[in-house]
Amino acid sequence: MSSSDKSVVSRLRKLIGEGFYQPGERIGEVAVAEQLGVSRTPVRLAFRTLEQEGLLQQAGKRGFMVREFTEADVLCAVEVRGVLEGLAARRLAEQGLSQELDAELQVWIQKGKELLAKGFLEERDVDTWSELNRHFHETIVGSAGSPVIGDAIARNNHLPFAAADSIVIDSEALDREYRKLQLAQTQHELVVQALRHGEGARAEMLMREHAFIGLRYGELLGL
Amino acid sequence: MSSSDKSVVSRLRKLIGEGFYQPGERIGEVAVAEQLGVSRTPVRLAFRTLEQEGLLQQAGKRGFMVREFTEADVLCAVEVRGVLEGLAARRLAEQGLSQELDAELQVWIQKGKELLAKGFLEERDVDTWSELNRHFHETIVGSAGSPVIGDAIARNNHLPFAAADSIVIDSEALDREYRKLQLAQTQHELVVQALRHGEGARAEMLMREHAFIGLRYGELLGL
DNA sequence: AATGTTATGATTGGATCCAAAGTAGAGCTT
DNA sequence: AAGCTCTACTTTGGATCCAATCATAACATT
Repeated sequence: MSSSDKSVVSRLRKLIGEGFYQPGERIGEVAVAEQLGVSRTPVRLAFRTLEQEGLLQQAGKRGFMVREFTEADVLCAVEVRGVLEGLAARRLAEQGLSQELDAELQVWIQKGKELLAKGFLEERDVDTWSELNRHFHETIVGSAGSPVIGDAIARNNHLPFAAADSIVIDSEALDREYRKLQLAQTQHELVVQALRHGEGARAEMLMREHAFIGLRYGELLGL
Repeated sequence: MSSSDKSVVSRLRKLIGEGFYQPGERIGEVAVAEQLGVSRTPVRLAFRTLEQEGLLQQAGKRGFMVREFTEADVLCAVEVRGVLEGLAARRLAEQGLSQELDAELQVWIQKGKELLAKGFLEERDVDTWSELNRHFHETIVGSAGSPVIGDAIARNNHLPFAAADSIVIDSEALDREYRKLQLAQTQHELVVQALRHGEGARAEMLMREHAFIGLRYGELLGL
């Protein structure tokens, strides 16, 4: 897999995400090849990858179409990530938190604390949070004893809106987002607490609930 | 994706599963193409699919290698299936079991009862069980309200030994397998009971535990 | 002798060509 | 006029060709 080849996959993923190709729309190899300025070969390879990722699905006997996602699908994808990250957290709690891991998690907790300490949110804080949030989640999932859980989550995250760092969107209402991140930070801290004490079931449930933060908490915190 | 093309993927998957290509071994396009009697093009496409499935992984900068799986990976894959099927069962319990679904599940329960009624196991019963077991699981997962969970399970099942129907192996010790299936049948019945009563948490936990049946129950039942 | 550099060989990625399968449209038959 | 069939065109799948990249080995230089 070359870099240019990867770029075809990600560029196509981006186009689909942006709605350039409408859900349900039949998508032809030649059209995409011309659009991206490459030959059919890398496009065909990319179609395979995107089919496995779930963004494309076979259209009848012939070719592919953009898969459409319902509200229920998005909710479900978030729940899937929740149970998988919950599984990772539980396993981690059961196997015991090592000194180094504890320290590493503490780093991201601390960064989160610092970010929120000033009492409000700036535009550029969003990226900072997204970064530390990603590290926090990756640290837990990557320490669960096998790459299998991480792989399953990675595949699930290919679905739009399923990834953990697709929380913050609304940079208009930064005060609302601030409260959301405050809650997320608390949840992170609780998870670490549970992990430290070997409380597997609690860690699992906290992590599950944490997955919903980008989904249902808007109404709750939105006054 | 043509039929011949699918066949390259599945034939290659079979060869890897059988150990024809050793884990960790570098796997070349030309070698596979000659082995299967096709050109490099379908092989390259198949490599993409198998990479996404997790059976192949990139070997350095160039080409692919057969991924190796540890004991921990197998255990983890089974747990992943457990939590995902558990999620499906819980959602199903929460949304309520429809009349038709109840009837359909009852069919597979009944077939299981009939299979085990005679008090022992024959060689050909293994396939029958495998079939009804697959239907039972697919019915639950397919009714969870979104194909997303099923997709995640399907991708996970590509890993060797993770699939639900890889329970029965030992056709030498059919008496031992009989008791295992008896337990599996009971678990199926308990799951349906929980689903009927809308007991989401119970259904989830039963389904989770059920995933382990091919893994840890051998020692328990093996005297 | 060891290390760095260059050259050659192996292997993958991209483009194009050809064949096969499918779809749509037009014309014919009933 | 409706339905069926045949044909032509579109699109995908497989094979092959060419270019680019990586690895290995040999040779030269310090």
